[in-house]
Amino acid sequence: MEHNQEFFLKIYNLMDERYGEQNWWPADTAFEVVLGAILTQNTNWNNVEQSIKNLKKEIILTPQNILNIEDEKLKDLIKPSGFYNQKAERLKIISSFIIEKLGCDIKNIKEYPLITGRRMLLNLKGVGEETADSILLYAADIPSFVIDKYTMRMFYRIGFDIDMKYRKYYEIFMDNLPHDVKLFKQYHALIVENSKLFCRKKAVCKGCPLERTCLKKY
DNA sequence: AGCCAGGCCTGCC
DNA sequence: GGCAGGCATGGC
Repeated sequence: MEHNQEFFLKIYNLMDERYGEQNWWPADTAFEVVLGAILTQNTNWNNVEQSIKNLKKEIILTPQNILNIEDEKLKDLIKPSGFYNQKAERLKIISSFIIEKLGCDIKNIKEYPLITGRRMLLNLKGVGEETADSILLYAADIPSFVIDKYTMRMFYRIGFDIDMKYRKYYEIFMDNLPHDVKLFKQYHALIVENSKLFCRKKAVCKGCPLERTCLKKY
């Protein structure tokens, strides 16, 4: 299907006017964004909040403090967000990465070109494309567009091919939008907001700002 | 009561 | 390189 910058900005404006400023990502620090990005993998944000609250009650959220927690203790604290065995390991892996390669601050990943920083994150066990892009965008303020299941479902309904994968979506969004951090943050947040209301699997699109084009089943 | 949630890894092919 | 199966809790 035909797509250009005007197309993507039009959809952005429709949602932006309807839903307003979303102020993503909800977190006090950049490192808290990193933790949330791991914890929210295939998990409701509500559960993540519970885990973060548990962690905050126990420690100040720094990479070193995460590393210092006993494994079993860490698993226990993040239990509400599920998959706690693998997520505990992933939190430790990315924490030591931040300490060893980034001088304890995820924002220092800015010193690398986007492609390089992105690859460094992707090389970590437990960090896939969406998690990497979420961290780059929302923790480090680097314009790397975040794709997720909602994005693909919504734009499939608008007319994109069913077999398009993350990488293809990523390329299209990166190629057809100005690389602006604020725009990228708000765009992804708006997609999630709209999808929660209108584009769940079995939902009908009536009332969706994209109603006229969003007619397909997923 | 099942389905879903802001995915990713492994082990096959 | 693509895909099924596993990972686990909590909300509706």
